[in-house]
Amino acid sequence: MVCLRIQSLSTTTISLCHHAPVSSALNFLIPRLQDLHDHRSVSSAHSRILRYGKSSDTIIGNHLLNAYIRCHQTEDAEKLFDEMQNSWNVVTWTSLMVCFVDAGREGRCLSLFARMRSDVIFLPNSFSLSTVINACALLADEATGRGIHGLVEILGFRLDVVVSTSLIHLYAKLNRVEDAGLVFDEMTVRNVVTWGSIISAYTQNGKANLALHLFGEFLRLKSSHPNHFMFSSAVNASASLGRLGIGKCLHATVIRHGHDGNDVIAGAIVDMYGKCGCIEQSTYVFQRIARPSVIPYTSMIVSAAKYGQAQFAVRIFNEMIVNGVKPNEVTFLGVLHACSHAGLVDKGLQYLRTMENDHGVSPCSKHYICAIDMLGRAGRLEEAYNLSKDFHAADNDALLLWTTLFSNSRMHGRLDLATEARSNIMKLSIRNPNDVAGAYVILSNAYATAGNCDGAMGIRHEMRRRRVRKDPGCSWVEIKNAAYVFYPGNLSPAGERETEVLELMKWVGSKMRDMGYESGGLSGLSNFVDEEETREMMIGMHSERIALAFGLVLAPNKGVIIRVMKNLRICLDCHEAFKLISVILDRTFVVRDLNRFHHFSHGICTCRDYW
DNA sequence: CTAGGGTTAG
Repeated sequence: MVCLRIQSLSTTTISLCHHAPVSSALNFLIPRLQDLHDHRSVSSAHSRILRYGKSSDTIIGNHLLNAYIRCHQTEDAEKLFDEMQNSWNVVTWTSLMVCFVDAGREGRCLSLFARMRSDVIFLPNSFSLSTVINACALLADEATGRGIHGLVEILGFRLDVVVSTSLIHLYAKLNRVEDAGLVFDEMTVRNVVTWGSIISAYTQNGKANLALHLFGEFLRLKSSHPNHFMFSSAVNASASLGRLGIGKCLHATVIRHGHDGNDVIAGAIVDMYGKCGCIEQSTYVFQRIARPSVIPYTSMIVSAAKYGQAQFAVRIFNEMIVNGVKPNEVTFLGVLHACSHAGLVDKGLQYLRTMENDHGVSPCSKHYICAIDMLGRAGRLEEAYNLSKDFHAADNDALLLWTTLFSNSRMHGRLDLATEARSNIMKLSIRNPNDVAGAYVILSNAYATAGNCDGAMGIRHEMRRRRVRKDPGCSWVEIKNAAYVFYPGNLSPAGERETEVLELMKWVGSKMRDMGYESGGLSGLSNFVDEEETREMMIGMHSERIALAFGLVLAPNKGVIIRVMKNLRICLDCHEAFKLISVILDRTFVVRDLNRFHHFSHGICTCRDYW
């Protein structure tokens, strides 16, 4: 590497500028610099520039700097940057900031920006601002990010589309989706990237409904066509809502716009069909991806797992290994879930034990908890407890671990182990007041099903005292491209069809009783949320049942598969009821709960009652 | 000469 001596060269360069042959050689060199993509040719261009004595020229130096950055030569870039001290401008600084972000050293990007503000007092331009905002987003550094936002306002860059779009992205990554929305609302000029950013911001922060609403608004503007980024986010939104109608419509639009060859979109569509309960469609799209990356493979494995198709999941996993695609930690969670849902306990344990040596993915607490749940549900509780000693679970993970062990011990009548787990949960919930809602609900359910009303009331009182809130249980059903959300014991979303729905429920209820079904006889309280809700649940008004009944009223045609989505797990009682209803009415329906799919037909469910 | 969106789990 040639060493630069800028100071000694700078006085002689002026005379060289008027030297015709040298000048034309440089005119030839500058556009070339932009095309250089390998280290060797950049170095040789660098030495030629030195020979011409042009190294103190800011623009040429910046070209050279960016040529090094393009080749990921961070060290050379840093060295050149230092040597350019006398010819720095804001572009030089911004270029090195970008270099650090590309190299995954976002912290150094931030310190460089701070130095630029304090040492050399260059005013940042829109490029420096969007770069540093991007660094904050990657680091999820809220304090610095908000400071930069202030600077954007002070320096008058609020109207810059790229800067404001970066801010939307920043707030999305900070899970401050309201702030992202505020930035979006205040923008006067928006482009496709802006719309794509706000749509993914809402999708990634649990506001998929809003995301889809904005996608529709963008389409109505007809200012430009949605691109593959937007489609990926929109498909993702329909997936998380389980809105098959919208998802299908998006799939068709993706094909019409010629984006079906994009692997990221295809991966999102595989996931969407999987989450909407259409494993066949999911497989169809997956098999048409030429060279699937780890993400579509993982989506396919997870879809199969949720559908209880463990053999299929394992086949896809083997296929991906044969094709040289490296699985990641999510892939293994999918494989373990597949084994767990199908009761393939030993196969699952084998994956847990070999994943590190054979595939270089070390198991984390999520994998252990999944395996422990697998053992526990199969009744192998001693092994489950032993496995729990093999890793160190902290905070939230520890709570999840003991909650899993508690419900499994209780399910298999092991009160001794349940008591131990329970006391651990109580200890942990005192130390970690956040995220204890799930544990409280499980404890309360345990008391309620055991008929211990005082115990259940005590837990509920404790929840109120500590202001622990739990998302209300609800179910929704999509009929003719409209979604209807139902809460327990409330038929009003059915509107004018309310009476018909109630009549159907009563009629089906009497038929079920003729077949020997007793409402609440199994576990009518398992989805307990609050007192009011519990009362309604006791008379068999779980939200999934209302949603199903409403779906049956609105879509009486036997060929229509009713798809019910639920934000909690389906309870045993409803599971039994749905099997009977599929016989009584000779219908097929699919329930997506928190964990997996249940496909009811002819009195049986695809989960074979093991979930 | 320098800048901004997307997909898998929980």
